[in-house]
Amino acid sequence: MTPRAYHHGDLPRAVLDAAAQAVLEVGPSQLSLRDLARRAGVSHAAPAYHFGNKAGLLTTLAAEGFQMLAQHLTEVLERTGSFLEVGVAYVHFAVEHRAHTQVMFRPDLYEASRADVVQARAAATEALTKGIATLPPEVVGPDPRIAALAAWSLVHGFADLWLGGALTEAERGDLTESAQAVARFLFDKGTAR
Amino acid sequence: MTPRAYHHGDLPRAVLDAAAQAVLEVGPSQLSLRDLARRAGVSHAAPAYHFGNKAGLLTTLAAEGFQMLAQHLTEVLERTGSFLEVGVAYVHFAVEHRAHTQVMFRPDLYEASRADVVQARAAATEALTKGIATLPPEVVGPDPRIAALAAWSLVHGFADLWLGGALTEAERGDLTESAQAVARFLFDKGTAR
DNA sequence: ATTCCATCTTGTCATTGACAAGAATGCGCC
DNA sequence: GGCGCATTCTTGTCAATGACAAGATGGAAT
Repeated sequence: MTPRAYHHGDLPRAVLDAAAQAVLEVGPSQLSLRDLARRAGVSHAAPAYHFGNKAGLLTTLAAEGFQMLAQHLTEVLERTGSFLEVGVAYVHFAVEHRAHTQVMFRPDLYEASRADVVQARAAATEALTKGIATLPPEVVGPDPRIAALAAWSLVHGFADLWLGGALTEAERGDLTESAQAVARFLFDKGTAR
Repeated sequence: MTPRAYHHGDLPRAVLDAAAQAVLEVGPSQLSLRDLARRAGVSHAAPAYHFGNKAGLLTTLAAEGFQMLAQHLTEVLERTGSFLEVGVAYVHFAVEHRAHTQVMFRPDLYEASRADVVQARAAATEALTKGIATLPPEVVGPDPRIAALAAWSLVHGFADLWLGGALTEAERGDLTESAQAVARFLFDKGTAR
């Protein structure tokens, strides 16, 4: 029985998981590499070996988050064909993967220009933008880029307000219900509300 | 000439200003009390005397930000009477007071439940909500709270994406132009675009 | 079995946040 | 004018942290 066995099965994975958990508990700003090492049962310098430094670890976490988001959005779009559902899925993702999301959109915490993040973020953007094409022209308007930007802003803003605690309890209400209502507000122009 | 004179004219103010500047330079996560002390030309422990600790300082900065935001939105609404203008003003505020905004919506950095923050945030929310009443009923829909939430989500999301660097250069375009176009997307239902 | 290398440990240093204790300042007060 | 005295700031210190250097370990290839 080795309390600190060499060659941990998959230490990078364990550290990332510990990081996500720690973000939930103490927030991304209070994250400590040494605490993650303790959580994973390794020595204090082990995490840095795999990720270089703290920013490197969070960069990997952010890239992972954007990849998961892209996959999630793509899956929902293909399954439902509804862009409204994609918007709701964005919000759901943010709430369900709160730790990842909180890191993803705080680029001062990590190296936002690292190749894997840039690529993963582009994939997520593309998934969101692709959905715009499925909307009727009268909703999209003359410039699809504006529609995409508006859609992204709406769902992202909603998710951020929800996560960030800027909303009071009265303003929050039920998550899915509010998210759908807000999304409808943007995309159900001309239909009865 | 006293390089470190006692009774600095207004050290809390100087530290807050230094903090805003430092946030711009290194981001809110890299903020250091000792660095602020150096910027203000005082000893390393002086800032903590006025704000208790790091979180206390950022709490004050956030409260200040919400107060300024509330005042700004109120002024624009009273001057223009246009809720669309209020939305654009929200975005402009976020860009112009980037440092404050970056702290305001990262509640894990400060004590979000402190009385002054809660009050100032409520004032900003109220200013935003008040504007909803100026909109025609067919735009607001049956539930004004949803309209307010949607409006807030849109402008906040747009500002956050803009500040957070999640947008590529191609997606950004001109700030005011994009902000107006996006805001119109939400509030100019039925009108020609 | 020997070599080799990725993985992890141990040791160390500068920096930081927090706190305690002390010093300087200016104000009220006589 | 001088004396308390609370406020403001300084100095000193400690534990925790991130980063880095150097060494130990153990599996894999040969």
